[in-house]
Amino acid sequence: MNQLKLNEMIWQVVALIPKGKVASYGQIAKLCGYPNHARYVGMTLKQLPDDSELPWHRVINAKGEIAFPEGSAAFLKQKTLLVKEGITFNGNKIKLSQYRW
DNA sequence: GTTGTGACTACCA
DNA sequence: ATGGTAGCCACAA
Repeated sequence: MNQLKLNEMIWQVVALIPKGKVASYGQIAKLCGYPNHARYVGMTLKQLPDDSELPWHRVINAKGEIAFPEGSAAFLKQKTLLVKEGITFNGNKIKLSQYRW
């Protein structure tokens, strides 16, 4: 199962996130079998093309916030996508009830 | 082989 | 409660 490279596993795990839910980087890294690789998850997602089908917007940090600085284009894009998916925001933070899946 | 980097997390003051 | 600092480890050059 772990023959794949981390980025491929990350793609798989992120793709499994149900609509209307979000997961933290650490959570994803853990599911991949690498509890301490939260950072690498971000690196991998960053390398994804913008037209990827991967729901990278459902991936947030452990605080329940989007990892980008507020006002950033990617931030706004992600937030918009999440809202469309039914995620509710409390300012820049996502409601914790939707944090896990 | 070493060095630098990072869309993070946990801990401590 | 908040803010800052250190640690983590895979990948690219």
